Amino acid sequence: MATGRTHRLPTRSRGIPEATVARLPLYLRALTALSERSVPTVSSEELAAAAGVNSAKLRKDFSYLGSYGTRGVGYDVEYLVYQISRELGLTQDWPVVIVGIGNLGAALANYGGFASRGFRVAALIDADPAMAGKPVAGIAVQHTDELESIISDNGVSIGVIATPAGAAQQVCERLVAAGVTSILNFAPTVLSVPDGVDVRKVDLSIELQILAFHEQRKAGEEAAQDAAQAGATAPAPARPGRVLPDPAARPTTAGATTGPAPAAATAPVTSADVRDNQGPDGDVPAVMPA
Amino acid sequence: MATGRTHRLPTRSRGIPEATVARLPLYLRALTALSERSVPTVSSEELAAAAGVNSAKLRKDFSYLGSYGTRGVGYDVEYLVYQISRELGLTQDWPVVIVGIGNLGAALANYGGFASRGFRVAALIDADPAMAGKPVAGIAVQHTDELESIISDNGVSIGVIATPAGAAQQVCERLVAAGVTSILNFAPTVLSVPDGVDVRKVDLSIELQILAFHEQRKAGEEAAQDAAQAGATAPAPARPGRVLPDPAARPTTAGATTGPAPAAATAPVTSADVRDNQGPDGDVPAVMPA
DNA sequence: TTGTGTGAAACCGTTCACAGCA
DNA sequence: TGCTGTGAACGGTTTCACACAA
Repeated sequence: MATGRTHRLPTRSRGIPEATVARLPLYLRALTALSERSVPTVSSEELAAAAGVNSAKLRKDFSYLGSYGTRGVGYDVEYLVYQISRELGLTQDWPVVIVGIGNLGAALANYGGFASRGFRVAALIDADPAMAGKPVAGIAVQHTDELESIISDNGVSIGVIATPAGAAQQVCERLVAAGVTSILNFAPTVLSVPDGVDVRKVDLSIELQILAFHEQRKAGEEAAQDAAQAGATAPAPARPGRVLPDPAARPTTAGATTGPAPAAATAPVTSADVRDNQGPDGDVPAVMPA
Repeated sequence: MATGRTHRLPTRSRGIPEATVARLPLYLRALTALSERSVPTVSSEELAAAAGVNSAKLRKDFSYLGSYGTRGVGYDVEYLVYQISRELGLTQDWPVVIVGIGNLGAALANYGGFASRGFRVAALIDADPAMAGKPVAGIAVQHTDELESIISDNGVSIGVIATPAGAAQQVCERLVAAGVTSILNFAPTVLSVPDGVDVRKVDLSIELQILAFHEQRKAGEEAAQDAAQAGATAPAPARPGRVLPDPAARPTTAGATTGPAPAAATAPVTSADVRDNQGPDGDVPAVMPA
């Protein structure tokens, strides 16, 4: 199914490129810090440095919002904070629910960065009856049975899933059915959602794997290049080796049964007409110090 | 400073595009699931659906690794699992340290997805003396004083920072000085690191802000378009409004003091020659159910 | 003179469409 | 015939370089 082109999903929302939207929170954070120090204006160069991007990119990004700077001077900090906040929709209140109050859910509930950005934890939901009523971060945990009523009573449109992988899809469906249209998924699963629902995922194990890839490259290079400039790198200790148990030889072409269990010919591959809505420019991250 | 072009940083490591590297863990997860069900082969269409991407992209991605499929048939599951694992560097053991054992640090320490991918939590480190010796996820927390010796004794090259924002940069510098060359940063701060060190960031507050942006757009559209097709959307409850306290008028051009505190003219903007190493295609996610 | 704002170029990633192999 | 592998077209993002406003 779903062979033809699926949704349409414009990559630029309201004229602002996704890549730019993903960086606005970064600028906002840097600007907020400057604002707290009562710095009146910043140049694109300074702000870019504080946000970790280059100045050309920053100026291009701001140009999509309008001409908020002053040539020869820079940007007015307070004014920009307001403009970006408005653009991101942070001038209004966003009630969110967190489903799955385990270690991670509790960490998220305790995150202070919420309130300061217009996000309010409306409820904590868990499937464990023993958790019901227990206070976490000052909020009493509620049982999954009440999910639907919590969503509609509070007008929640953003949900955070911090459940085990197995429960994620079901929780997702209930959230969506109840009216949630934006989901932040921490479970290591590909969620299938209908058109019009945004899903962003945060998956630690994937982040580590990407780091491992680059780390491996460095190790290889290190051995290869030696005549290169003497980098002031700290002494890299020898890495304890370990090899995958089964090197798995190239599968024979002769239609023999390569798989362990020959039975179950066409196992039901989980179909998933998932909509990929994570913006380009991968970054985007986030979280809380305990 | 740093006006000219800085580092060089090739966007394609060893011929494999960053965007592809970021998706390999996704494929690996889907393949592992198939492997556990003893499914011998998959087509690009099936695997793509399970991983949440489209088949053309998947085939293109695999083509960078080599020709591991069989035309007219598909891909051998076990063989692909091995090839991708090797490419990602998961055939070796990666000891990691987690610094900052608060709510989040504990959640990370308890994450089961680590071991299965070749990552091993070598140590948990916290600055609070009261935490020292306490077991978290079966591992005794160690004091920050021992950071350097832990890194070098265990040959750690990957560090996870889960400290409050204020401590992150300092911890980062100590990790790097001790030999860590890859960092996963959960603190809401832009880390400044020397060339050759990779940093990936995970920031919940930013993810939520991006969702809020799209959510806001939906609300606006909803009001604008009405003659459109009748979407089978659930009844969207009215959103409680809230407006930013200070609308902040466009700053006057007349060089008056717009900022609250006229003093501190040129406050020291945090300089940061940060290297942006988050791969393109922003996705990349990851984490653990509690 | 300084630093924003922005066309134009370069680059990267995705999608298309189909040749070619099993 | 079926599905992989891939050149080519396309679209988005970043970088460059400079006109122009304060």
